[in-house]
Amino acid sequence: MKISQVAQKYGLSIDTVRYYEKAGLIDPVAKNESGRKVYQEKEMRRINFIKCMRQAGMSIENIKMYVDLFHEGLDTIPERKTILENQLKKLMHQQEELDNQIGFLEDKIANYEQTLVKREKARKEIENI
Amino acid sequence: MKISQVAQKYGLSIDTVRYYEKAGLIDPVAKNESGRKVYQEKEMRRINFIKCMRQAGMSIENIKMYVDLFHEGLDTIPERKTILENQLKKLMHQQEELDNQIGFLEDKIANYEQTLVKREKARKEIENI
DNA sequence: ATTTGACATGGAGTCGACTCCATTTGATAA
DNA sequence: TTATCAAATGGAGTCGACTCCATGTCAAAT
Repeated sequence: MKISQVAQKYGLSIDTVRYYEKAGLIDPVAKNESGRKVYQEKEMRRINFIKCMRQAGMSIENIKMYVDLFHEGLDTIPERKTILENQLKKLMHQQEELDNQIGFLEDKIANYEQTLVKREKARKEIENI
Repeated sequence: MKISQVAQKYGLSIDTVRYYEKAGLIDPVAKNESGRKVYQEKEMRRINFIKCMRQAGMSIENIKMYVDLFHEGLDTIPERKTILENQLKKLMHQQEELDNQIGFLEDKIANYEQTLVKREKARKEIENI
């Protein structure tokens, strides 16, 4: 597959795909006779993984660490697991904060609701004079 | 109150407080004879509001819009409410995504767990030869 | 009298994750 | 054959929200 197709398939820009390679998240991609990169199954799976991790809020730096550990073989599984667990902790913390923030906004909106109702009532009373 | 105290009180840096004024989120703060800014009740409440909104993930730009509407008086209450409602929608969407991401990571971690258990079992079997 | 410290101001720098640009090259369509 | 395209590369630019820096001022401490 060529880069434009890969980008299309994973909903990334061509630049982003190249950027991931520059950043060392994807191993150097082999090229055909005319110098164009040809993405194989292996690269595709890697890109899919990166995409998932990015969606899970993991930084490029952390994905890089993870990928580097992956290269070192099976013995690094515990370390890789730790990276994932830390990310999970981060997300769960974010979830708590999000809940608070949602509560805060709901209150504030309810407050405005009240104010609007009161203003409307006041307006009607004036009309009734 | 002077700026250092305000920053302290709200857990912001002095630079951040100044930045909020530069950005128009706080009205120009009056100064004493020697040219130092003196923060009054009004500014404090505004800073507290900004802090809450930032925590609720609202952008500086949107807070600015909100503040500008506030200056225009009570008639803008519906518009202000809309801004809050949009922010709420955004947060609720983030919440959904976060839930998915957490599920994804949990699965991936469980997977590793499995792998580790299997490897351990295999190791023990070898020992038993 | 001078050093120290808090503050003011305008503008530059930072960070992460892209995104864009200029230039070059090879392949294909007209 | 020449124009058009897709792609490669290195490096610059972008964005938001700060954060830092140089310089200057004023007041209190030494």
